[in-house]
Amino acid sequence: MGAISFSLEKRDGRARTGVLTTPHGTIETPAFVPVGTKANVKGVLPGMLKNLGAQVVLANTYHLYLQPGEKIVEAAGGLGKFMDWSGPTMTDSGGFQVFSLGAAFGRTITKIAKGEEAPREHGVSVFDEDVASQHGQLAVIDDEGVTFTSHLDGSLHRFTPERSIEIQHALGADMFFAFDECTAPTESYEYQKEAMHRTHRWADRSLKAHRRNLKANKEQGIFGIVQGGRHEDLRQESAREIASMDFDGFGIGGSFSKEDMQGALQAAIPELPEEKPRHFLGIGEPGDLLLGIQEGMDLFDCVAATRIARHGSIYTRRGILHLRNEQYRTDMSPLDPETVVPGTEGFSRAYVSHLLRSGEILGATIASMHNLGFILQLVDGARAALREGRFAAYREDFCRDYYA
RNA sequence: GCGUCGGUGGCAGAGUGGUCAAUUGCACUUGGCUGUAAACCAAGCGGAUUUAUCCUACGGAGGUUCGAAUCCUCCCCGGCGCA
Repeated sequence: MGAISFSLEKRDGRARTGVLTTPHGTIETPAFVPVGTKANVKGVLPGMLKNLGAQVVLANTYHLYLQPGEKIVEAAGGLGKFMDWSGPTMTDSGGFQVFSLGAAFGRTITKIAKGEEAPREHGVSVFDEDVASQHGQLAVIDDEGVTFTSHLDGSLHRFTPERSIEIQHALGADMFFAFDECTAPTESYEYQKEAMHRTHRWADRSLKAHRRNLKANKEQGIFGIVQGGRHEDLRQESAREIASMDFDGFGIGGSFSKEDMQGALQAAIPELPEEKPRHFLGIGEPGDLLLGIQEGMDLFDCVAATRIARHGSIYTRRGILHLRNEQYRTDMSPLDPETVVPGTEGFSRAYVSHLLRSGEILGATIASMHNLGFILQLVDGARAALREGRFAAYREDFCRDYYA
C-alpha cells in the first residue's frame, strides 16, 4: 500500500468521480488544484482557499529549490506546514520550466498553440553553459537532464530526474511528478518523438529514485507524465509506456493546440489504468476543464484563474470580463450575478475595477478569490452532475452560456 | 517696479533652427495570458483621411529665415530674489 490511494465512485460516459486519499486528507475528484508555485497561491490566504472550496494545492520544485531552498521547506516540516495549508499538497517537478525557460523563453509561444508559429530549427542542445545565453534561453536540455540559468540571479543549476525527485522528497508534498520535458507545441514531429522518449527514460529514472527511498514512499505518491505533443500516435505510445511503469498516478502534460486537445486525451486515456488518478497538467480554462472531465480526467491545475485575475479579468457564467475596461468603472452590479463566491459577495464590479486600476493589492486578491471560487464551483458542479448521471447536460448548459 | 528663471500634448518632463505631430514615464483605450521569469506583456493614444498625404499644434501677437517648439521684439501668465 502506497502513500496515496484512489477509489472510483461513479462513471458517466467516460467521465468519472472518485476519492483520492492522501496523508493529509482526501480529495473528491474531479478536482481543480489551485497553483501555489512558490508555496503560496498568489494573493490568496490558505484560509480563503479552504473557504473557496480548494481541496489541494500545487507548488513548484524549481522555484522552491531556488528560493528559499528545499532545505528550509523541509526544516519547516514540509510544504504544507511551511505555507500553513493543512490539506493535501502536490509539487510539479520543474519539467514545465524546461519549456518556459527553454523553448518558450523570450518568445510569444505558450503551451497552447494558436495558429502557425515559426518552427524551431534545432533539436537537442548538448550541455554547455554558454549554450543557454547563445540561444537566448535559461534552460538547455541534454539526455541526462537540464541545465538552468536561474531567472533570479543568473547562477547556473542542474536538474536531473534524480535531483528533481530528491528535492521533491525534501519539499514533502503528498503527491509529486516525475521530471519530464514539456515541449513547445511548435516543435516538429521528430523532435516531439525524441523528447517523448527522453521523458520516458526520465520517468523510469524518477520512479526508481523515488522507490529507493522507503520513507518517502510511505508519505508521498509519484505521478508519471504522458507527453507526445499534438500527435495522437505519440500520445498513445507515451501513455502505454508510462502506464507500464509502477506510478501512483498519471499526468498528461502540455503542449498541443486547442483543436487537438481532445484527440490527445482520447489517444492517451484508454492506455491508462482505470484505478489510478489522472491529472491534466496546466489545464485550464472553463471549457477545457469540462472537456478534460468528459474524457475521464480527475485532477487539474492551472495558473490562469489567478493570473488573469491579477491582470484584471474575471470569469462569469457569460464569459470573461475585463474589469479594467471603461464600462465597469460605474457598474455597481456584482462580479458575476450568477455565481456566489464566499467572501466576495459584497464587492461590485465598479469597486474591483477601481482597485485594479489604482494598483491596489486587494483588487488582485478579490479577483483571484472570485476566479478560484468560480472554477472550483464549476468543477464541484461537474462532480455533482456526474454523480447524478447528467454531466453531458451540465457541460452543454455551461458552454452554451459561457461561449455565447 | 527692477532683476532673474520659466511657460511643450490629460499630467510630469525631454527637445532648444531642418531628420518634430514632437523622446520618455504616468494616465487613458483596447488586446493577450492554460504544470507562474507574469500585481505582467503588447498595441494605440491631436484631427481628417484614397494611410500617400493634408490640416491644426509647443502661452499670445508679430518678425528673422528657404525652413522656428527652438532665434528676435512686444504682450500675457507663473516661480524666485531685491525693493
